[in-house]
Order: sequence, then C-alpha cells, then structure tokens
Amino acid sequence: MKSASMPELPEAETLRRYLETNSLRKVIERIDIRNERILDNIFPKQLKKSLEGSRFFLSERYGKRIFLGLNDDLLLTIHLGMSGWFDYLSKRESEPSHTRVLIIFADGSRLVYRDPRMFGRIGLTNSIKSFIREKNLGPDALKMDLQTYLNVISKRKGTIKAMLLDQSIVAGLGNLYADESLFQAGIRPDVRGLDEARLVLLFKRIKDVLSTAISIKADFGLFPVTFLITRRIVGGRCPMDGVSLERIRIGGRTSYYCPYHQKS
DNA sequence: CGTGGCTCCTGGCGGC
DNA sequence: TGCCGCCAGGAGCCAC
Repeated sequence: MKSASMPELPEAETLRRYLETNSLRKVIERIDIRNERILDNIFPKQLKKSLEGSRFFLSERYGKRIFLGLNDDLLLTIHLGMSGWFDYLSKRESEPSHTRVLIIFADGSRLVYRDPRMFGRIGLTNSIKSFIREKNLGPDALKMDLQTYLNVISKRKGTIKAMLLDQSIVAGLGNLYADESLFQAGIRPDVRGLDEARLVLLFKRIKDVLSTAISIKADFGLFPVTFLITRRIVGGRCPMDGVSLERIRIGGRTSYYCPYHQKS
C-alpha cells in the first residue's frame, strides 16, 4: 500500500482499513524492535510479552491514532507521527527501508512499521477511553457533533488554524486538512472570533473534506481539482480563482490560503 | 489562556 | 558535480 504523506485522520483511517483486512486474527510469532525510540512509554519486553503468541482481533481509530485490540483490556496504540506507515508483506516480499518495528506472524507474513523521521509512537493501553483521557484528545473530527464543537471553539480566543491543529480541541486534523477545511469554508487561517454561522460552515467543510479524503484513500493523485491540498507549494495558485496563494506561519506551521476568496 | 520557540529526526532540496 | 545547511512537520515542553 502506498504511504500517504503526513498522516492525519484520513490517512490513519485508510491505514486502519488496510490493517483490518490483512492483520487481524493472525497469530503473532515474534516482534522485532529495531528502534526503541518508537516505543511510547513501554519497555521492549512489555511489548514482546503482550504481542508474542497473541493476535489482533479488532481495529479502531480515534483522531490520528489507530488501535489494534489484543484482548478486551489490551490494545496496541499507533501514532504515525510525520512519516510512519505500515506495510503488510508476504513471506517473500523484502523489507522497506527505515523499518523500526517488525511484527512477524506465524504464517511467515510480516507487518512492518517504517518511519524515516521517527516521530511516530507505538504503545499499549488498557482502553481507548482512558487513552483519550491520558493524551487529552478532543472529540474525533469525523464523529464530533456540532454542539460539542461549537461549545469548545467559541470559548477559545486563538486563531482558527491554531485551534484546528490543537488535538485537545479537535482530534484528527493536521496542517494539510486544517488548511483544506478553511479553504473550502472561505475562511482565512489567522482569523479569531468567528461568528456562529461561519463556525457551522467550517464544521460542515471539515466533515466534507475528511470524508472525501477517506473515500479516495487519501491518495494525492485523486483529490478533486477544487482542493487546495495539491497546490500547497510556493507559487501555487488557487484552484477556484487562479490567484497566487499566500503563505504565512501560524503556530509554527506553514499555512497556505487564497487571499481572494478566503475572508477575515 | 495564548503564543512563540525549541526539540526530536532525516529526506529532500536550494544555493553556491 | 558535490556538499552544506536549512526546512518540513506532530506534539510535548517551557518561558513569557
């Protein structure tokens, strides 16, 4: 499976579906931890003990995180960071570069976690609920209801882009889909204090953008031509207006927006 | 509370 | 051509 760049909610959901179809119910024979930095507050021994001889029986996603359930009160937690991805390989297929963790099944197939930049983390949790609490994650961007979203966002005073990137406010949006949602809603990323009508429109666009991205498996070549996402480059032009895109930094991230139809 | 800066990390690219 | 140095980005942490 092609790895998506910069995993956010749609990439995580795409990968979850991939893992759901190829990695459940297979007996795990061995786990090979190539780089301990990838582990999220657990020792290699704990991970080995939890996985070896066991099997995954369910997959879940919340925000950008993926969970693979081992039993009723133990799940593997996956955070892809910036460049993390899984490849399911048959016995004969060769391992990709930057492999950090290898899960070897009894039938000889392997699940390979690769992550060049090593911002990703793999860990264990007893429940998704407690994990969400521990990591202080807000509502999942795809499943959140309008009222919850309005309650949280209308209380805050920061720029809208910074709020969308804050995982404790909304879980799942990263730099690219935050820009995309604002673009589709016609809102500039550096705006504060949006009125309710604007926030409601943004809420709808967030959902549209995320479900569109999931429907095309977050494949960069398949985004609608009306999307900003493939034009986020210096000198890029707005797909609606043909105007040169502006580039500013908010919260340490690069934001692209159309100065013509995105309003403050 | 908000924000900006720094850190982790390395592939990729611009500039010389 | 080759190499240096900077940048990208998620998120935690710290200082103001």
